[in-house]
Amino acid sequence: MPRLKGADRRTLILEAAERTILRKGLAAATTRDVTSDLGVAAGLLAHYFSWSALRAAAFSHVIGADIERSVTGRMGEAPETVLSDLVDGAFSVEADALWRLWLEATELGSSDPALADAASRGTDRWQAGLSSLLARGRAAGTWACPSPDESSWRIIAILLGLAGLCLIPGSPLSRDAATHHLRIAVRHECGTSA
Amino acid sequence: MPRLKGADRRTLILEAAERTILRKGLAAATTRDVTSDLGVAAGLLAHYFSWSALRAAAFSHVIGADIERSVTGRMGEAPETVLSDLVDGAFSVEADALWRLWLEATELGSSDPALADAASRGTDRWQAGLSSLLARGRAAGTWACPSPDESSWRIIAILLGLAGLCLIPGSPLSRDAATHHLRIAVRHECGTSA
DNA sequence: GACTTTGTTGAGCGGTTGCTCAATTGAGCA
DNA sequence: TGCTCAATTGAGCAACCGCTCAACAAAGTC
Repeated sequence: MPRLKGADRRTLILEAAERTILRKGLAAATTRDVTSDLGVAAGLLAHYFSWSALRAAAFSHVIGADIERSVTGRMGEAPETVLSDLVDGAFSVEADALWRLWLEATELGSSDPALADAASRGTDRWQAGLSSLLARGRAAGTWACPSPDESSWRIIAILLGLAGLCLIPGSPLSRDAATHHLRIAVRHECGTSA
Repeated sequence: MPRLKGADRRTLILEAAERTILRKGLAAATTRDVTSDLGVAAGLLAHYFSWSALRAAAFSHVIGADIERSVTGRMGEAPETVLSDLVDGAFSVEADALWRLWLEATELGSSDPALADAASRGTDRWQAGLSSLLARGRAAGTWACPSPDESSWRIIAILLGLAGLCLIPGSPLSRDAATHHLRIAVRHECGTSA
């Protein structure tokens, strides 16, 4: 309810949208969820954003922050440490919401161009980060990995695939099993270690 | 509009539902889509099915038929032929609708127990079929493959993951690239060939 | 042919959604 | 203090959804 300058209100709404999609998912989240999170009238959101644009921006921001936290922002650390942490935390409970966003963005992207664009750009950033991580490890002699650019695509694919299998209620694949499979796939791509 | 015995009407509705979800996807399909496909009043559907149950049954039937067509029903053929066809056709245009169903079932499963159950059972059938295919190939000496049961999970995961990447409009990954990555992943799992 | 049974109709209910817009509020300024 | 105008409100619109239900129509039975 406090009165704010336009730009500040925009960022507050964006942050509320990020919380909302993390809690309810991209498909189930509504404009009213966001405004009630802020304690603000329903009409205010449409004054600053279209729902389609806001939702895509929130998705982009959330996954961008996660890529930064887990890969891009750790360029100074040993590649094997970064990759190992990535594998260990991939299917933790806290990661569920993020995987859900990825899967939903893929699906909703077919009817929401803004979301499709955000998913496409996010994937590119992710792949680029992972690829340079693998290249660093190869350069350091930590592991073989003839083609970091290709390996990163396969690792992303198996991450997304295993995550989807884990997200099915009454899941046919446990988190531990998924982590195990991911570790082996990564070993296939990196030659040794991980 | 012709008058039918209950059981016949049920199968007609189920078939129409299958066509509908293949055309529009699980999330976008509506009960009215199905009844108008049959040229029948909207109220008739609810007389035979709940939408949740019908949608899950249609999904289960569609993917069951595909697993039968591509794996389970080809138990008499050479394992390498079956696997090779699987890889070649995985990301064809015709397969798009099926992959979309898998991804949507995963997502909608979190709010639709019937769909979650169908996805879970479908995954199990798929994994069992693929696992026995790999086991047959190993027994025939076609390829190494120390653990068909584990390899089948990883192949399914990378199939789902690559399919999701291909489905994003303005896709960051082309069909050919996806097929290439799948082929290499399968080679990793099977040792030689494929 | 009268009567029951059952498949079928379609208007409409109750609920949800993103978004509109006239009215209201309050901060900034003369 | 009074004026201005952007920020905010919230009832409500239009569209969509699955599903209900009283009414109708066609077999089946005697």
